[in-house]
Amino acid sequence: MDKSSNKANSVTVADVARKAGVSKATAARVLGGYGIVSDRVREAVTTAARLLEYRTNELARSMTTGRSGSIGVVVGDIENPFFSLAVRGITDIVRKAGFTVILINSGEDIDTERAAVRTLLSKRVDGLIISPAKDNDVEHLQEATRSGLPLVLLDRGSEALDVDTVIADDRHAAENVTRKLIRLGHRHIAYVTACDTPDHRFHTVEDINTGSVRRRIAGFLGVCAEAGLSGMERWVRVGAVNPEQTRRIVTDMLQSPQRPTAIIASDSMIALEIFKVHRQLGLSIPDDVSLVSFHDADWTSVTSPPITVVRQPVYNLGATAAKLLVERLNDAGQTARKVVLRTEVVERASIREAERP
Amino acid sequence: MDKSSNKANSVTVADVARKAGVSKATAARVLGGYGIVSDRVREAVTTAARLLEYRTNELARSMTTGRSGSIGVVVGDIENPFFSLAVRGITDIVRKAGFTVILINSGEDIDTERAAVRTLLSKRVDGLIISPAKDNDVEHLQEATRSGLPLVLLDRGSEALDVDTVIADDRHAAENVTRKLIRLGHRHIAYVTACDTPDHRFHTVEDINTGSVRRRIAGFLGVCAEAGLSGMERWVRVGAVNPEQTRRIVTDMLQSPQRPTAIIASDSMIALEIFKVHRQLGLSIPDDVSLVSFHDADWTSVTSPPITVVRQPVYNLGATAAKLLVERLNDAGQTARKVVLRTEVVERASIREAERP
DNA sequence: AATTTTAAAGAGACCGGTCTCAATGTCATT
DNA sequence: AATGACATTGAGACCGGTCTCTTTAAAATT
Repeated sequence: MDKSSNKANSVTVADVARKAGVSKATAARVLGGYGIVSDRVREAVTTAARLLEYRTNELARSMTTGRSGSIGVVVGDIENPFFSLAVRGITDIVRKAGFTVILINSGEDIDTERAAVRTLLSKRVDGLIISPAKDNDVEHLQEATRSGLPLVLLDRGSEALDVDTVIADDRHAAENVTRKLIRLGHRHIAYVTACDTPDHRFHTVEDINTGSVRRRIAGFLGVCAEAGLSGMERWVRVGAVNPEQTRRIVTDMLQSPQRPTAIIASDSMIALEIFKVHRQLGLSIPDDVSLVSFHDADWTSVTSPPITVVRQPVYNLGATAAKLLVERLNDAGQTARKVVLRTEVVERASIREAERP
Repeated sequence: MDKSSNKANSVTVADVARKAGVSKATAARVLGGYGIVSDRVREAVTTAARLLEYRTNELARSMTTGRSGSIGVVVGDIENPFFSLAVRGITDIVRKAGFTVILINSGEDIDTERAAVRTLLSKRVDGLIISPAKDNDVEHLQEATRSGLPLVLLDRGSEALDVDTVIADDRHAAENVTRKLIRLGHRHIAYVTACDTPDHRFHTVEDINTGSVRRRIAGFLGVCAEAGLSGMERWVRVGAVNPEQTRRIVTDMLQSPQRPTAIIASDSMIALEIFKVHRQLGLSIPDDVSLVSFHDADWTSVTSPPITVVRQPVYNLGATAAKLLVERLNDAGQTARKVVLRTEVVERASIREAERP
């Protein structure tokens, strides 16, 4: 009886076949929905299956067909509204196509990510959607594609990897935002990101190995240089990996003698902490410091002031990635496609002219 | 060559065995980590496996062992920060125990939920964590447990189902909050929830078949009755299933002659829309209307005014559910446990005394 | 040296589906 | 009536692991 609970009351095609008085092969044809069967037999098998409460063992089916019917999704952190929305996009599309999603959080840790891919490969997922933690460390992803597994990169690309990719036009967005701030007279503009470097300091763009963020910082620094602002690298702050770190970094920055007059937050969770720190320090947004954030999180419009943000098509990012994957699953022979989705700056009230000292 | 891409370069134990010059059974012992093997042979098999880039086919393994190593999670909507945080709790715990998560969104739709459970059953998940859309419609869940599948209910219980359950003390929280509002002089208190009824109107608590919400409304109405307020049923608004509906419902309510002086929002997404509608209508929180929300979403502390909320241990809700499941997976013989986690009211500034007319 | 014990390795069935190929039956064609 | 075409059904191999049972070899015992 212990065994019965373990293996469930597992009814197999053979059981159904026996009850219906046909061969296993025939029952399988009905149950599996393939091959040709007479109506009379189909009827018999169907009722037998119903009576026995037969339920296909997808594992067994996958074994022979070689398709597991599930796709692996690896994201940094499902708790981050950016990812949860993207995952929603993925699941919606993928489910319509008859697939199921195995979700793994990498915590933006490369080792965890590697383990995740390994696990997913072992589970024989039919495809992979992943938001790689580091785009210069993609050996595990190459290994996956090499073994013929369709792979789609989400939000972060990698030049080293010639696979389907869906990203936002981060560079363009960053340029836009930076230009806007400079036009308002800002010269001390900080960029705060969760990405980290070995020494927790920023030196050059190459230090950043998260594609989306690298593109943004490149855009930021590019426009600054264009405008004649040099050495803006010192305003880039890395390592805002969690609320505590973010608070520490932002507090330090705002209390230092050289305080920025504007801050660009790389995601909504960072923007939130920046907001909190300002309140705590008694600083006003936008009077003392202007704030722009990536990701139009739903709440950014209800703060006082509401926050100017870069609206990314997050749901669509996920949905598009899923579409590319499903297409490739149906037709493996295509060349890699790189999709860039447009962003949009939503002007609200968290930025204003810099005070002329 | 088409086939090679489909089935990957699938290296099997037999291949490894051949290369290592041992029998399939022996190679399997090494690769599977069971049985007894000599060091010399283990060495040989291991290197052969490495050379061939052997990767266990978990599907095949699951077939014989009967354990798939994955658990199914069905939530209303991963986009909802409540669920994404709970799912984070689940995945963290479950991964540590060596399981992987198959995530499905039900969209709070009972048919989708049924289909989800069916799918997961077919995939032979080892266990199920589910936040049932309707706790009076659990035939599919009973079916699952009947077939011996461990099941844990998350955030919503069902008397009809004697299984492990993790919920928050919603009733108590609602009573607390309601009492507080009444003490402040409020007599017109609205409760807005996403739960819906067939005619989109609220009549009695029995209309609500989402456990957590029913308990809250019961608490709300109970305290009202205690305080001598009768007919408060008319202040319960159902059907705030998405931002649009929420806006419609709240706008109607605030523009009606009998306007509430306080509103309890059943989740943070509803609270957000309420906030927006107020701004749009030029109403002040808390001067015109007091607002309390369930779920201490991270942004609720930065609005103006910051919102008084019921803090639920959301991450823990998920983590505890996962723990219960893992425990049961290791030892099936226990009786069903019902865990109730404590909530806490976080007083901020969105409520104040009702004006005495 | 003969016998018993034990460790290690091999053979092959099995899990529950799918799928190929052969066998049977039916009906139209000549 | 004989032949061929086509529709159904059956038998059994196979997927890639696990697991039981046997066999073989080496070590221990008497």
